[in-house]
Amino acid sequence: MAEMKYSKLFGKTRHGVLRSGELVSHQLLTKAGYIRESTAGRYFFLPLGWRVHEKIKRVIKEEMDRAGAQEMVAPVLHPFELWQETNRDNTTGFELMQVTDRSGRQFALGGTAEEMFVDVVRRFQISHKDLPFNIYQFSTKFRDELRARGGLLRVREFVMKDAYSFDRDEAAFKIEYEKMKQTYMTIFKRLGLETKAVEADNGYIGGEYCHELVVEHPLGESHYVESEDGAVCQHVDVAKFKKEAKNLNDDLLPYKQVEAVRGKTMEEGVKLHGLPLWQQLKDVLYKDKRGKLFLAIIRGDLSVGEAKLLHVAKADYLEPAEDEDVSRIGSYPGFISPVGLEDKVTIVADTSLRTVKNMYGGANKQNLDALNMNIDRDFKPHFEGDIAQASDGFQTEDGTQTLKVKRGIEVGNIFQLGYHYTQKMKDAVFVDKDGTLKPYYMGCYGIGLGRTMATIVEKFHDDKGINWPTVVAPYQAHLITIGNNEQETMSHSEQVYRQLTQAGIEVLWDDREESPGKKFADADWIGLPVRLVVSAKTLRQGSGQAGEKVEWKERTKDAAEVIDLAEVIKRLKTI
RNA sequence: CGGAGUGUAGGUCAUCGGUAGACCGCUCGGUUCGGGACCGAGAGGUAGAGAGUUCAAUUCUCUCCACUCCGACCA
Repeated sequence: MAEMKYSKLFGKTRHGVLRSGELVSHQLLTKAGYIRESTAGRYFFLPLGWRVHEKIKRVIKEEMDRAGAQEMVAPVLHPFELWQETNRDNTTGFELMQVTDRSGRQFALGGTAEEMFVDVVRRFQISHKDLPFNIYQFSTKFRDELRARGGLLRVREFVMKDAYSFDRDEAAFKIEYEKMKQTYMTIFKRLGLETKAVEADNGYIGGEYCHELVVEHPLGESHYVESEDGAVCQHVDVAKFKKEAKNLNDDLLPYKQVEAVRGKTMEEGVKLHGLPLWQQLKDVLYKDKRGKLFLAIIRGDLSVGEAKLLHVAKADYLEPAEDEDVSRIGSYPGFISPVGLEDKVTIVADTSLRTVKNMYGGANKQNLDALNMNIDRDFKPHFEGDIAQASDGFQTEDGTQTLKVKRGIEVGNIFQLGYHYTQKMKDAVFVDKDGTLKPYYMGCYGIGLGRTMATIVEKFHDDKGINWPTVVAPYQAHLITIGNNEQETMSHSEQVYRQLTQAGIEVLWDDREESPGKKFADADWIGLPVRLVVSAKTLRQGSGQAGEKVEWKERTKDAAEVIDLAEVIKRLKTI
């Protein structure tokens, strides 16, 4: 239905104060009658909110279809065996929500649907001639988030558009991946959002690389670094940077131990020895689910990035160890050293240890430090790689630019999956030209609709309320009648309303008997692109013919003008 | 899951060992009508649930539940 009387609309604006500390988008969407919270992280989308949601959906669908993808839908309850098949039934950090039916059959409430889409594909006989294809759905996803927050930004239940591509090989996939990246950029651009493709970590989804589509925002949860020219744009989890050589021209000095009465912090070490922070050896102890210990060692002025550490240590879960664990390996908190611990822990060294000589730090005993520690000579790591976290002001790998840390909201994500799923799941194969069976090379692509909606509000609002971009506005025009007590203005409004409707314009008519001030305030909150007013004033400006003159005001502008209804319709048809 | 906190009317909050109030909102009547109008009348609460202490519990204690914030975690 393209038109609506505000008096009949379910979900009115809510006046009064809301709990403080909420995000602007959450406040405005709640106050203006778009959403209502059910339980933590689960929301009702009210009629107004659902219209916006559906409009976002339409844009996504148009662009996905244009890119050759095909919409379908999979069951929400996923047979649990599928998740066991890919070993994701007990992946750490991703608690699956489960349900059991009367006969005891177990299902997972899907938080993502790679297995389901592979499963449907393998039910068909597919040849290389059928490839490539990309199938997608809009469906409710369940995430057992430890903590929902930020209104619609991080929820436990939400509609996601998830797409899955099936290709013959990596080369073919890369074309699809690039096409999806462009499609996503286009989708968000149409929605009014400027996005950046940020290289990120695949996490439990698997695969080797992925990009987050991020909208820069000071409260976003994605932290990424960007170079001045924008050529480098990486999530801090994976961001690479230059580790400049420090004192590589120094001679190797003999290892020795000295008494060191100090506290446990790095700063106290610097003070005691009078040596630079970067020459200090930083040791961070981690443990996995089974209690196996990993010692991450890195140059003192850098910090360990846990996502990178997982990759280098080939672990799938690590958490900081406790002081008891430190004692267990015969060391002392604040005085850990890799020297002599090779047999007790898995040592993971950052490549930065190659940029410095004669390092100092603890010696595994309280108040005992070691001087002139050197990699290879004094300790040998089991793994060595880049485990350092990028930080503001660091240099790009080639040393030509400075990196800046930024925050953003991740509205979409595209993943290379490769053979990650098709090798684990049997029969996920097609018949190639030479008649042999080969696994699909996959990718997957997601967009959270509610989060996108909230992000749009974050970007498009002022102190008076929301200001929807035309494409997603629930209605195009907000018609206000001033003077409900007068027969003339009411009948005039009714006619304007009818004519707009007949012209196919989506119009919300505030026909209530409320004060003008309240109607204006509500209109600003709701945030439709154009506000139309019919009143005694506009009536007087016409020649007395009903439905002739209407006041026109755009939400983003201060000026209002009184124009012919025909002109109103003409303008609304072209915005 | 660790730390902190909150649960009283539809919303925001007050009160207090003797079973509850304000403001906003809502309903009705009247007056208003170009930036959240005014007057009058009215409806609305088993004080999150359970247990305990007490002559008496919304108030004190305990347990549970829900929610918020910080952390951890996380397309």
